[in-house]
Amino acid sequence: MNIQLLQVFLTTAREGSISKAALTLNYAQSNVTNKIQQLENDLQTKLFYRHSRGITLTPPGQILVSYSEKILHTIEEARAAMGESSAPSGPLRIGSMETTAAVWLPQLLAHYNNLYPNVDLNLVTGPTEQQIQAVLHYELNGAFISGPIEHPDLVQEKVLDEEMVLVTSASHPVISSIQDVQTQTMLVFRKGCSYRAKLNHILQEEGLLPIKLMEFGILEAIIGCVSAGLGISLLPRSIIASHEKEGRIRSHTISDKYSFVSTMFIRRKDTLITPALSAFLTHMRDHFQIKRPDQS
DNA sequence: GACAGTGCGTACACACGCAA
DNA sequence: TTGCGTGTGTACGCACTGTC
Repeated sequence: MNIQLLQVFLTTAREGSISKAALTLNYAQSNVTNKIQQLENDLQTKLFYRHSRGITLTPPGQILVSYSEKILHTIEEARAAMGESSAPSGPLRIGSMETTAAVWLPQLLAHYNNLYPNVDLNLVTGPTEQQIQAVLHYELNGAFISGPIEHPDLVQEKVLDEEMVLVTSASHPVISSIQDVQTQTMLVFRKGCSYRAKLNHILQEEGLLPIKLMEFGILEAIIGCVSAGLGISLLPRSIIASHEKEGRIRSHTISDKYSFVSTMFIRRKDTLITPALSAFLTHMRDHFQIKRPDQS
């Protein structure tokens, strides 16, 4: 077994096809077949089920994917650690919920980018569950999510608390309790969004029947449709404040026991703190005025 | 320097199964 | 039935390394 075999194996597993892996790797397809077979012979086990429409990972193959990711990531880290100077540079991939990215991050990222122009900073937005999986699979250096969460492989820092409010069209009458919204259509982000999970939690706690849901991919679409009276939504007050000022929508305070969610920054416990990530963490803590985890 | 062995990669032919 | 997409097997060339 060697690094190249693991790279070929991992690419094939991710593509779900030897042909696609060969294209991705710029190898001949039969060469990929040979390398997979070498690995299978070496490990004395089948890594893929072969069938006419492609290949599927076997249980041992699934286990090897996990190890391959760790091994290749560690090698990448070692290369980065050997090659990097103390000045922050190189790639830095940060994930974020769309709401956080829209309100809290622009200033932070712009300032960081000005300070460290040699860092290749990438922001990836998506729901909380997607961000967690991306961090766990080493696709992101860290991510802003709604939490707190518990996972043995992750460390987290609280960044800020957000007040959640119900949002309706500007002409909507005052909502005095969560029961008032039971018959309305709720506009939510796609599955995996923590605000959607929060709404489900509230409904369960209140013993209410599931509300009719309408899924959206972007924040602006939700706000636009709420404004038009299509339905209502549950969003952080910080997100909708400017829209409410413009008179497009109206916010309604909900019970204290439901109204706050924490935004956390997560990263893998075993991830290498590169100069770029270290600078980002310092910058983020300054920006949100939070203490380091090791400070009391 | 010449030769043999080895590893890596490509080209090609082939078999198989699915969908039109 | 045919075309297409898939994986497999084999022959071959090239580069590198070790031995004489």
